[in-house]
Amino acid sequence: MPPLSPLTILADPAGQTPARGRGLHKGQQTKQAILEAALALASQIGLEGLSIGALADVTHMSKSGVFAHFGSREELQISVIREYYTRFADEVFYPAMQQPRGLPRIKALFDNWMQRVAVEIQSGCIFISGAVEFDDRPGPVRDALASSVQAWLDALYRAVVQAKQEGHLLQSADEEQMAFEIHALILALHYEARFLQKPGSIGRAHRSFNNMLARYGQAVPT
Amino acid sequence: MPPLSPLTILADPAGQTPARGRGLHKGQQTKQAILEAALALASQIGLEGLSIGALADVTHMSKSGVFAHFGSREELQISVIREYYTRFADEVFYPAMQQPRGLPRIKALFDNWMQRVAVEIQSGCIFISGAVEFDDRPGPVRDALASSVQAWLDALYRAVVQAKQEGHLLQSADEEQMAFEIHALILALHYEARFLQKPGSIGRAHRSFNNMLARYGQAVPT
DNA sequence: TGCAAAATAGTACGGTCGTTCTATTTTTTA
DNA sequence: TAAAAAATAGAACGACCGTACTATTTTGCA
Repeated sequence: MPPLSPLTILADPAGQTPARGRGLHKGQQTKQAILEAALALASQIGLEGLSIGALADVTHMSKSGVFAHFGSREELQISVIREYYTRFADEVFYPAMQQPRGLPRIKALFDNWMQRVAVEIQSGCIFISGAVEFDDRPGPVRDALASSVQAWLDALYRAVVQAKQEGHLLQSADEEQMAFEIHALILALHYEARFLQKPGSIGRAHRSFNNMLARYGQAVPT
Repeated sequence: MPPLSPLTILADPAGQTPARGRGLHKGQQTKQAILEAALALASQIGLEGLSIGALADVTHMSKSGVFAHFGSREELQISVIREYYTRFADEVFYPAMQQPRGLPRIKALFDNWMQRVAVEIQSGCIFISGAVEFDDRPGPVRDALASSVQAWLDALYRAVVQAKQEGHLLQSADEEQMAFEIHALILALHYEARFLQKPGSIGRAHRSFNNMLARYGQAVPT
């Protein structure tokens, strides 16, 4: 499934042994449906706000019925993170890998990211809300969250490094700095648009990004 | 108390009538002590995580004793926001107002802000965690939070506008853009340092800011 | 110093939470 | 189609939550 480059950090233990190798049980379907609902719920009210009772209501199941699929709330939260991560990679990362190395790929990464964030202004972003919720709460949930985000930021950083190698960036360009600033733009966009509901935020973020390319980039602005 | 420029948006209704004009009752003292503990607690676990029971434990009081001072959890949360806002203004905004208009004041605002964030990498920031918690939860708490943040961002924006008026910035400099990018740096610093625990984040943010000044600023970089 | 008022404690209620245990239903397989 | 296994439901638990109500203690003023 992953066409290029490894963005697969998180293993899905359940996926390895699909019901002892026989056919895929009916339970796997409902588990996926629950996960879908959980993802939507967690995006809105956060991973901490995600409750099994609310999830049971939405999916028209009993609390214990939902619970049985995960064994614990923590495992549910981790499953949600995995699901979010997968979709994020499929939507933002892998499509951009189709673009040639260098500036085109960076642009694609940012554009895809922006497109997703534009939606998340309404729905919410688990990588951002989760970061705040698990700031200082060590444990497997925080680990899953942090390693997911880090894997994505590493991929972004690699793209910047490659762009410099391709000669698309100035010799003086600092790759870490540039990756940091791209991340910063996304965070500020999310904050100002979703929380402060400030209009024009998307355009502002795009403008900053273009200015940044002009600043870091070699003459040819494609 | 506020020496310069109005950053006072939030009124403190209790402060207006200090116990019907007579002396200040003993209860006001303990209320302030509770607020202090609440501020520390909310910074760490968030405004939503702030519980009256936990607060009672910390302050060695009964739940009802704590409760009586605020009348509701919501009012407690709003009081915490007011307290945080006041301290933020006293620590970041007002000292910077001592600097002359233009670049020096912008630098002071950013430096003070950075200094505070450097501490908040450990303790947490209510303006950031609260934004995530009250994203899509309308009500008085969200309003208090949003107006506080907006008042501060407006002050930052005014400083940028003044800097351009003073001729410290390029004619082509976009004030909104610059303010947006400053905010972005702070958010990214908080995210990468507090959640991802990435070393060197403070230096990275400072470097980005200096680059930004060189980009927007008129020749003389002071 | 005594009395009213303010401050604090104690208790209880209804609600939600995650989780456990047991029953029942549905699905899969032999 | 019958037996085995998996999936789901139901009820109950202990814990914590915010809040209301009622004592009790402490404070401040005449």
